[in-house]
Amino acid sequence: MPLSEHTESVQDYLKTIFDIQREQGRVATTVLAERLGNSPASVTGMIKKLASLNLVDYEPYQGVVLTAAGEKIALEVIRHHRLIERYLAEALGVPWDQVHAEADKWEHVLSEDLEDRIDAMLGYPTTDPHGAPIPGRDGSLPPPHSTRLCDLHIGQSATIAEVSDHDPAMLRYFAELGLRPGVDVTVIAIAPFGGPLTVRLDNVEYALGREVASYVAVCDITPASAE
Amino acid sequence: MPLSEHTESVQDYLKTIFDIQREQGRVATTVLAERLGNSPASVTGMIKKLASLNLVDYEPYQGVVLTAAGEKIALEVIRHHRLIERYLAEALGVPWDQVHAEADKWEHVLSEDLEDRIDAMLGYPTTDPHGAPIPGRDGSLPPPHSTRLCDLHIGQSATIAEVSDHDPAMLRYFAELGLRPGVDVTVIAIAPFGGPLTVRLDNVEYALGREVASYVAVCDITPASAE
DNA sequence: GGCTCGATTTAGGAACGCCTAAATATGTCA
DNA sequence: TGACATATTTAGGCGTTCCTAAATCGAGCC
Repeated sequence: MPLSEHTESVQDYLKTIFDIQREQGRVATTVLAERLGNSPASVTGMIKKLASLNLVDYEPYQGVVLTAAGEKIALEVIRHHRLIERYLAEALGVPWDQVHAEADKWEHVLSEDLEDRIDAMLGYPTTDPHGAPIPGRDGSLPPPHSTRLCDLHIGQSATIAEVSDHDPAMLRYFAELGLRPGVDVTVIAIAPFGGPLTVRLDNVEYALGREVASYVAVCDITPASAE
Repeated sequence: MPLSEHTESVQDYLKTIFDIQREQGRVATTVLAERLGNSPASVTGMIKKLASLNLVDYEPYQGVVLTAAGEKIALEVIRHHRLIERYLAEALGVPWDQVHAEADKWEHVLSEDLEDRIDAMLGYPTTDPHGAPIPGRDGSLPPPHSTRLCDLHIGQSATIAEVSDHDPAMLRYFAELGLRPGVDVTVIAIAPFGGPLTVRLDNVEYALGREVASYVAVCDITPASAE
C-alpha cells in the first residue's frame, strides 16, 4: 500500500513512532503525545486506528511497536523528509536550521517521480544536512551511531557524524562553531562533576556543555590519548 | 491576513474563483462545483464560509465575486502555483504536462522564504511554462491576452503567448508540435464550416482543430496578409 | 496487601470538508 | 402568465482528527 494512501496524520505518527522506537524500543502513549504535540487521549485514538490498519502492534497500556508494513511507510516518509532537507540546503541554500520545518510540510506532497528527480540531481546522497542517513528506496537504513561526543575520553579525536535537528537554536549554535558533519573534533579536557568538555574544532577550542555534546554523534574515533 | 491562515480548501476555492471570474465575471455555484470536482451543495456551504470571512461577496442564487481581500489571497496562491511550475520545469526538468498537478500540491506548503529563494534562483520570471503570467509579490497581474490562435485571419503571423494547461494530453500534443510560448506561428489556411486551421510552426505545417486553437493565446500579431 | 500517583483509556463533543436527497428559487418559453 | 427545466440551497449525515473531563489501570511504597 503506497505512502499516498495514508493521511498526513498517519504518516506523521508512523514517522514519529519510528524515531522514538530507535531510541527507546516500545513507544509509550505519553511520549508519542508529547513528541507530536497532541493530547494523550487523541494519541490513543489514532493508535487504535493504526492498529486496525496493521501498521502497529498495540498492547493496551503497553504502548506500540511498528509492524513491518508500518516501518516500511515510516521509512518512505523519512526518506522524503531527509531527501528534501538535503535538496533545500544544497540546491536552494536554505539554512540548516530551517530545512527541517520546511521538509515537514513538503514531505507529504512529494510524488515518486519528483523524489527520483531530486535524488538523481543530488547524486544519490546518503545523508541529510545534519548527517542523518537517508533511507534507500528499498527501505535500507544503517544502524544508529553508537558513540556521542560526550562519550569520548580526553585526547580522543573523531569525526562529527550527525547532529540532532530537534532544536533550530542549537543548530545555529553548532553552525557558529563550525560543528557540522564531516568535521574533525578532538577532546582537550573534560571538567568534573558533569562540567563542560573542551574540544578543538578546526584549530579553535570551545567549551561545550555536557548536554549539548550528547546531541552530537561521532565516528572514526582514534584510540585514547593519541595526541 | 497571510495565506497560511487559510485552509488548503479555502485557498483552492479562491484560486478557482479567481480563474473563473477572469473568464466569466460573476461565478455561479455550479460552475465552481464542476471546476473543483465537488457537489454544488458542498460549494454552497463553503461559499457561505468564504462570505463570512469577507473573502467573497455572496448574493444567494446569484453566485460570488471576490472581495479585495479574497483576490489578494487568490493571487498569492496563483503566484505560488506558477512559480513552482516554472521551477519544476526549469530546475528539475519536469515535463510541462506534469508540472500543474505537482504544483497543485506544493503551492499550499511553500513558505514565503522559500518562495523568495525560488524566485531569485529563477531570475524573477514573469511567466510559467505555459506562458501564464506569474503575479507579482504585490499582486500585480497583466490583463489576459485578447487574441486566440483561432481568431487570426489567413496570412497573419503571431507569437504564441500562452497555452491552456487544463488538459495534460493536449499539452503533450502541443509539445510534439513544438507549439509553445515564444514560438512564431503563421495561419496558412482556415477551412470553412468550423473546419481546421492550417498553421506553420518552425517551417512545418500542421492542421489544428478549431477548438484546440481556441486554447492557444497569441500576441505580436502582424497585419493581415503580410505574407 | 492495600494505597496512591502517574499513565492510559473511555466518553462525549467540536470543527472541517465533503456527500446525497429533498425542497425551493429563477428565468424562459409557450 | 403559468409551467417547466435548471440552478441553488437546505437538511441531515459521515469520516477524520483533534479536544477536555472523567474513569480506570498498573506499579511501586509503606
